[in-house]
Amino acid sequence: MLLIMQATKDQQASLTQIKKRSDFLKIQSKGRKWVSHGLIVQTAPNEDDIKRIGYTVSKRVDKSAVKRNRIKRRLRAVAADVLPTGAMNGQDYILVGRPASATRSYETLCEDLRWCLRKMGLEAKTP
RNA sequence: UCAGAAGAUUGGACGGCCGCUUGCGCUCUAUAUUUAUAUGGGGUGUGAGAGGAAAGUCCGGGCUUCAUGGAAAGACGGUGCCGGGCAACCCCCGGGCGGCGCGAGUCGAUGGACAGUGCAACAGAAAGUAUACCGCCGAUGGCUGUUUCUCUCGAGAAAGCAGCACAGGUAAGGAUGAAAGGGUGCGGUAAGAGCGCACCGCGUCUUUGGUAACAAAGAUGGCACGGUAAACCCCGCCGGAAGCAAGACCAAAUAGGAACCGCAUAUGGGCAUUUUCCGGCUCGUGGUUCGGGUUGGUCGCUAGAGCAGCUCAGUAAUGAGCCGCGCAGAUGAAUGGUCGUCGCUUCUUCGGAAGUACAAAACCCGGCUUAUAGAUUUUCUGAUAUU
RNA sequence: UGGGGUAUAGCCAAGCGGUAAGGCACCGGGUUUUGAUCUCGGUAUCCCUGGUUCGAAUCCAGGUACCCCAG
Repeated sequence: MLLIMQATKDQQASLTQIKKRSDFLKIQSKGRKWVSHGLIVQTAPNEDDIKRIGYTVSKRVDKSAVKRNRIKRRLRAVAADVLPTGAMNGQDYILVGRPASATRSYETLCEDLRWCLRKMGLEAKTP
């Protein structure tokens, strides 16, 4: 158990964040999208052999800044648990929040993300 | 006990696992060299890490830039009872006046309507220098008739009565309306009327109390002076504009341009907005076409009109003094994710179940406004019961 | 983050203190054998809550929703 945690932490270092608005727009227009109850995943391949990740929670999801921040933090926790071991390298991932992201239980939210990745054929085989 | 009024405080607690930002210490590593420091990247230990409204962005300041200092007037915008507080304020405290409430209290953009202009639909006789109309009266004058008297029997004169509504008097009444040019009562009159009187209201003057707003008392006038300024406006006071994505620095890259035309060439032009005056700075300027650039980092960035306690002054807002504290600084944006136990509230079939507010810093302060589950607490008012 | 704007019937909208115009759509009646056309009528919490005023869609204050601009 402890070894797995250690590996996870090393993998998380390879996750870099998408920060520029132009990158978000490029991925949204050229990439692929899969929708689940808890969240939406948008992906596009990149040149380097790393995983990049971004989060989008717009004002349309919820008016309250408190609830939007909570959704964003939950997505960040889910991504930190699932993506390092469960997704392929060389891809950009954007997680888009939905109203249900705040109320859905943590386990089902993780399952939603894995289901989206599996449907798009980007699931990495866990060793 | 019930029903209220005005404040004040607080805004769940503990633990396991996994994380984030940042200050400091230790340590590893890369680069630069003045071989011990600087900068960058990691590891580890330890400390700190959302609010009463952080919100709305409605006011007032600090700070920064606009090269730029002062004075006057105008425009535009804001503000408006009096006194005090504050760095300042559309803020706060106390008081006056008016509305509401049995009361504790509460609400009020609360200067000026003899500086001027405007507005009041519909209804109503009339909506503002009141009186045209209906109505009432017709005392007085006029006309007509009648009675009495005189008489030259034609008529005349005087007084009384009746009528007409011609001159005129009047504003009590006239269904309205938010508002009708003082109100109620008595007298008075031809009918009436502040025409007279009493009380109330209003204006003016004086005195007293109060720093003042204003209040009270007395005298006097005889009603003259209606409403609306969150209509224009007048008067007093205040205000240059834009905002930390302000702005400063570093690195990289690019450019320090070209052509044509017009004006001006220093007694001139420009320097934010309307004009003028004084002072200061700067030197070519305007248009069209072609060409080039529009990234990253650091600082600004948190010690400030700061917070807590005590004493003194003050009705209070607040001020003064003493003592203590060190308290977020992110930038696709940290301050958490998840699991468990316990509080609190409601429901309960007594096993439990559901809920646990509003709302998250973004340069920083002082206010205002709006949202807010619940909990604790102080003072006061009214009603009922008991003593 | 800062700056600015709009809200009137299902839709497009006029109105600037005194009865909420108009068009399209919808509903009902008439005309027609029936339908279209035509014709008559109906349909409004003036975004919400207070205030000023005799009276507010309009003036003032606070709030809500939506939209635009700078970068």
